[in-house]
Amino acid sequence: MPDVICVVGPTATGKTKMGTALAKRFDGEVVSVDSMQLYRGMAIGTAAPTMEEMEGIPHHMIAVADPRENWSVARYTAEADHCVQDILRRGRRPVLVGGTGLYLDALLRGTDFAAGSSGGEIREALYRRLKAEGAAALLEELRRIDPETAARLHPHDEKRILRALEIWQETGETIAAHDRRTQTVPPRYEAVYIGLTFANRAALYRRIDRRVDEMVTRGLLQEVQALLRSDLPPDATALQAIGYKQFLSVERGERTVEDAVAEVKLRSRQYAKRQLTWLRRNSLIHWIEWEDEPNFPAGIQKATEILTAAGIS
RNA sequence: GCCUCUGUAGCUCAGUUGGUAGAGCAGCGGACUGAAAAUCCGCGUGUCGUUGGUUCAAUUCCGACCGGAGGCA
Repeated sequence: MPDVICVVGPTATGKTKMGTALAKRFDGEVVSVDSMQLYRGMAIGTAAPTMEEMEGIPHHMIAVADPRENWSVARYTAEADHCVQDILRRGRRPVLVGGTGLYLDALLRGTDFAAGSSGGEIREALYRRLKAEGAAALLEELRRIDPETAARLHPHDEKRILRALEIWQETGETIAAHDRRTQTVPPRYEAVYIGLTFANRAALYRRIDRRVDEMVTRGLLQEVQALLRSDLPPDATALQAIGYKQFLSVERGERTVEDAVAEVKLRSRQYAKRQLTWLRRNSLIHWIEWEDEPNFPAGIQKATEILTAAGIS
């Protein structure tokens, strides 16, 4: 018997609407699985559901973090798991809705992130060494302690080389050993996946472009300005979100709105493509394909049939 | 109307002292275990504007024509 419903898919495919509809139908509550909707004050640019869109269904893990804080998969899964457990305890159905593939997988699998911390002095020191000595030197060091991971990582993949060394220094366990250990842990939740996508890539891209225009109309620039007033450090994770970094330079007078809008559209399309790459390898997903536009009545009907057949009621 | 420059991959452009061409970006595919809306990797055939000519051979040289930019009138 499955525990949770998951609604996945690239950006702008209608996950929000599908999620609330299914929560309504199956006595559920929505848990957002999105690395950026997490932060407060970013509703427009992250296309977080509005009060109206929530239709009275409780939504969790949206606007729960201060944008000055830098969250991580570990922090997210810890908090989100509380929500899921609480929903189950109350006899309702968790509906996990979102586009951050890593977060969803980690939450469902129950990946153990307990060992060590992250982003502290050890990372700072490693980062300084990276700049001073270069990635090749760090990779060579990694090769001595964890040849398996060193062989797997591309020499240019600085972020992962750094993290592999960080784990080792924090915990005394190699990342290879850590991964192997967590993979033997049985998944925490059994999920039924509904995947939303478009039959044609061009239709998806048109929809993304249109939605970016709507964000601008709804006040993306003002949202970015308000965010900046809260003293965000320039390297804040929240500012890595597509839309925000581009409009930041508009605010600074470094580029025109038109130019920023064009780039936001471009980055969003590329992001959607990466999301598809992530999702494609998950053979458990039941895909619903839109033609030119989403057909929600038909889609919700189909999703309901899939979920019922999977034993969810 | 005349003169000069220009026309090469979806876009911006490089190049071939004549032997059919290559970068960046876009696009497509892939990876991903504490930054993930992040980060990293792989993939380059296109009537070299059209049409004549010279040549064993023209995208490259010459002519005409058709686009585009600038200048002179």
